[in-house]
Amino acid sequence: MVKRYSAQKMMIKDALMRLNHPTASEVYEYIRKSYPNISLGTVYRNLGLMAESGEILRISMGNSPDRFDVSTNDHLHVMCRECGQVFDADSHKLENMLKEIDEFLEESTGVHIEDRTMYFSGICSSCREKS
Amino acid sequence: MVKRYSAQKMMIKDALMRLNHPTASEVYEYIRKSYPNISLGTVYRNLGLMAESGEILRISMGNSPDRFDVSTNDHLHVMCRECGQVFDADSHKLENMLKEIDEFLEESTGVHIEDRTMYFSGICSSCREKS
DNA sequence: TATCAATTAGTAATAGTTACTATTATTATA
DNA sequence: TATAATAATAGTAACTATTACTAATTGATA
Repeated sequence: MVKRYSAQKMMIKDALMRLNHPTASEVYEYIRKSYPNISLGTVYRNLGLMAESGEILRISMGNSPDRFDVSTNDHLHVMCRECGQVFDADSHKLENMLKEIDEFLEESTGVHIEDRTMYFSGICSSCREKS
Repeated sequence: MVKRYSAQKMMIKDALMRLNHPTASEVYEYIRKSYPNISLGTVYRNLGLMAESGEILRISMGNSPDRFDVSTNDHLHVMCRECGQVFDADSHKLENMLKEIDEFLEESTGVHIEDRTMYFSGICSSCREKS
């Protein structure tokens, strides 16, 4: 199964870079403007493959649709519950704290932590100003 | 809208206490054994209402179905990715750390944090022993 | 007891996502 | 360059978790 870099795959990558943490269907709608034949299945499949290979990041928040992120370096996601916008926060400074949490959990549950998922929500500054 | 404590509601509460972090359909299947006419919609509705009133806790993890927890005190959830079991960890000792994270995020994103969702996954000790 | 509203069972509808299949590229090679 | 092998696609169907809807039922209350 040799990777073939199809035009669709490149369009998806391009959309990811232009859009801010888009969902699969946002990517789909974006590409459809210039290439109406793109298939939603193709978008899902490629996003899934890229996420699995570590090329991009999948952000799963509660029951809302998954979002995808081109930058894979360590950062946390904060979502505004008013406008839905997603903000990044560099988690480098929190690294030690996060490790401590992992250790605490391993000790109290016996589970060897391999993955942590954390996201935050609240009201962003511009939404606060509006009200 | 006066709360009526229907038999169904009590069965759901009972199931929650007997099962360990069950999903809505696990609750449904459990009740169905003794009361086959229970409706899945009723289970969902009551779980939703109880979660909203703070009587129980809703645990949303990634794309897997929501789970529910009778104990509403501050704790974190750790899921074994091998057997799916969910473990609780008292997060009281982490409170200061979590507050620090909130403050850091507010500063760097401008979002006033109102809710944090975090869960962890790894391999539990009994699954580690098996391999 | 009659009335009125909360709750239910059962079903339909929805959203997000994955699976399937026949067709269309793309690469390797004879 | 023509051909064979196969990765990837478009389009559609299917699936899962969940919510919405509606008519019937239940239970409290005047």
